[in-house]
Amino acid sequence: MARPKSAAARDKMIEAAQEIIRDQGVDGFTIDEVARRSGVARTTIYRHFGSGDDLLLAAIDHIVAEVEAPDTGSLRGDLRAAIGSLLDASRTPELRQVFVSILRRALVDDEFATAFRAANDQRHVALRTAIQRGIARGEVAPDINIELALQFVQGPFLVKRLIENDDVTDREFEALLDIIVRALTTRT
Amino acid sequence: MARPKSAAARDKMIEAAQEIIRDQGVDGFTIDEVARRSGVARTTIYRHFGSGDDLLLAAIDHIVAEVEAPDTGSLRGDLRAAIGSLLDASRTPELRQVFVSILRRALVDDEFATAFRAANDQRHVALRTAIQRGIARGEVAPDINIELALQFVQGPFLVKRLIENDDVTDREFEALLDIIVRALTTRT
Amino acid sequence: MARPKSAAARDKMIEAAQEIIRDQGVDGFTIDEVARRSGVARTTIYRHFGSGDDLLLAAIDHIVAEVEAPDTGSLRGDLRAAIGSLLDASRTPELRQVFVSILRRALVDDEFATAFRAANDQRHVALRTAIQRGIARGEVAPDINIELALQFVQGPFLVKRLIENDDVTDREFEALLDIIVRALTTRT
Amino acid sequence: MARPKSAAARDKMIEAAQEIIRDQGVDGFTIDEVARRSGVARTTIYRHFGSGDDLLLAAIDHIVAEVEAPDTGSLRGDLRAAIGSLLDASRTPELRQVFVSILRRALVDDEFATAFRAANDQRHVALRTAIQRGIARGEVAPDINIELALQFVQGPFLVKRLIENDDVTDREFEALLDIIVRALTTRT
DNA sequence: TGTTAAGCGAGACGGTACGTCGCGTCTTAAT
DNA sequence: ATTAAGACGCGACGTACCGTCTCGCTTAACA
Repeated sequence: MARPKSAAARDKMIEAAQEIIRDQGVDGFTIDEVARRSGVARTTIYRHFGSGDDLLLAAIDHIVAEVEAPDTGSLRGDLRAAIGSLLDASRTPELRQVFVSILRRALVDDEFATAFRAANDQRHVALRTAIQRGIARGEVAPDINIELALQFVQGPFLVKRLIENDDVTDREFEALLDIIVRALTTRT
Repeated sequence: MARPKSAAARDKMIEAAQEIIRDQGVDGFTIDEVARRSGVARTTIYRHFGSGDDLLLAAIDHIVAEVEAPDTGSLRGDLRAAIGSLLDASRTPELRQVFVSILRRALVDDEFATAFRAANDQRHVALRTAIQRGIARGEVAPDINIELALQFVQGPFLVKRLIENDDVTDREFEALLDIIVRALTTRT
Repeated sequence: MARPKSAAARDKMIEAAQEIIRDQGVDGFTIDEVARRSGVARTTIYRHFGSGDDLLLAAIDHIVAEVEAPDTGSLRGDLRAAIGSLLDASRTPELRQVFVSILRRALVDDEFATAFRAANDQRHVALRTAIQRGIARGEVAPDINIELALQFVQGPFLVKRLIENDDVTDREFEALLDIIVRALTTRT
Repeated sequence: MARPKSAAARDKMIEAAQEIIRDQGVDGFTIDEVARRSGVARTTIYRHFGSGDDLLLAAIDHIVAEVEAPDTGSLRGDLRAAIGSLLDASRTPELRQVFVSILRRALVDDEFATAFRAANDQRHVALRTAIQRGIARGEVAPDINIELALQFVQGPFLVKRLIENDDVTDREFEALLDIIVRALTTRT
């Protein structure tokens, strides 16, 4: 019996949010600034997103490129494609900042943690698929603990890229792939 | 020729800063709050530390936990000790928050980046030692890339503990150790 | 289209401002103090009045005392009434301070100058009337320069009261009236 | 048995004070600014002058030109010389500001009031002399109340110059002199 | 096809924190 | 003992955002 929330307004906010992050980094990301740039009223932002962080989360959900998961015929090829896609995304400094900002919030707020987890899971679908294909092909042992494997696969890149804030060169990429594939395919 | 900056004041500030971080997390860390708790005037804080960040850095420098590196006779044992020590520290929610907060700043601010890197290096001494002992014992190939190895060793725990914000159970710990040790000791 | 500025808040500010001036003089007048006493947020004060001075002006506008101008039948009687009324007002130390404070600002700030002039004009209406009645009665020459006359009438009291910060006794009052009336009524 | 206060330092302060008033007006006059410009330590300023206002007072005492009191042979001539000299001094906007600033302080602080009164008395010596010469010449009645006369003489100029912040033109000057001389020389 | 509840822009409001300036007091070392 | 230098506690300044609130105006869904 009433008026629904305007999708136009929502889009304008998200667009402005992305623009701000691109221009000024996460630190410049402010409810006031989003309102200013988007022309949307501050109240409306709060109506759509409970907090600035929620908007931030929504904004990057639209940014994060789809992670490709083509079937290359081998575990190594599939992992290279999936991880490479994630690495590409990680090369934008702003994205790294946003990722950590969200992470920070997720450590405090449970609801936020859930959303963050979901977003991550989505981003890791390709990795999961790669491992499952590996199992199907017989490259990987069928009794492998997939969660563990995922941690093992992502870990080194996370350390290099986020903690050390260093890019991963092609050589390093291949070297890491070597170790990962070997570890996943070695029978006990 | 003038009055020297009071070490007492400095100590009070840093103590208060650490107390705040412990109690309310890094988000509660505020020049005003430090002034309130320490009884030191806000202006004095600015006189000692040009900005709140500098004080934060100073406060954190004193927090860095010691990591033990006993020689247990085996690579696995040494890694278990070193990583276990890090995991223990990671169990305090405040510490996780501080870690991410600093990480966030490190992505933007060079000074923070340097401090963060230094703190991490210090925390990883035990890991380095464990791997080097492994090489000495002949468990690990002498031509191993230690930086790569470190990324592999830390990675999975970082993912579990920080990204997924899940504790690492003993079972998981041992399972991850399995994979890591196997990866480190497998000859090409 | 937006929420109107709260008249209640405005009133509370002005009331508090006047209270402060009364209690502590103009020197105690501070945005912070107004905020404290009125319970209105500091930011709101800035929203209503761009600066503390504007608030001060607004507060003072309401303070200006009424000056009586009864027709006593003679120039001397009229002047006695009008000046007496001003002298009465001048007996409050706070008012003297406010007067000088405003005067000080008026020398620097045009807005203050205008407000000060307006307040003075209003205060001098009774004097003007007295002189004009004198002209009508034939006591004062019709070609008199009223501005000059006003300066003569006010001057001595201003010197005594403000510069020398001495009260004007009844004897002195009458003596000065003697001189003034003589000066005004003497034909060339 | 100790070192006397350095007259050099005192001079530097006063010089700096005058410079500041000239450059930035009384509002820019600050202990810190005087210290900065003069190179004198803040502490030293407080040792020489209890407060900034005291320094201000000292500074203008050096600025105010000597008021000339030549014997022109007539009351009118003497008054013209004495008042003209004061009017000349009053033409510097900064001096008017300083005068009012000091006046403001004198309304609050008794010690200050005394100093202010003394400074004024000194400035009015020429006026007193003029009137006394008038008495000696027989132009003015010998039983005149000199204090009252002084108030009467100064008053109009004070109103015009300070309150109305208007210059006194030569025409007005002469017109005012007319009235004053007439009033002083008229026998009851 | 009105009615009407919700959405919306605008911006006021009470807050908290910021970083800066000036104050008056103090503590040094140097003269 | 005086000085230059500057630390110290303090209080005020004006600004930026925050999250909540009050306004009128607009608009879509229901009666």
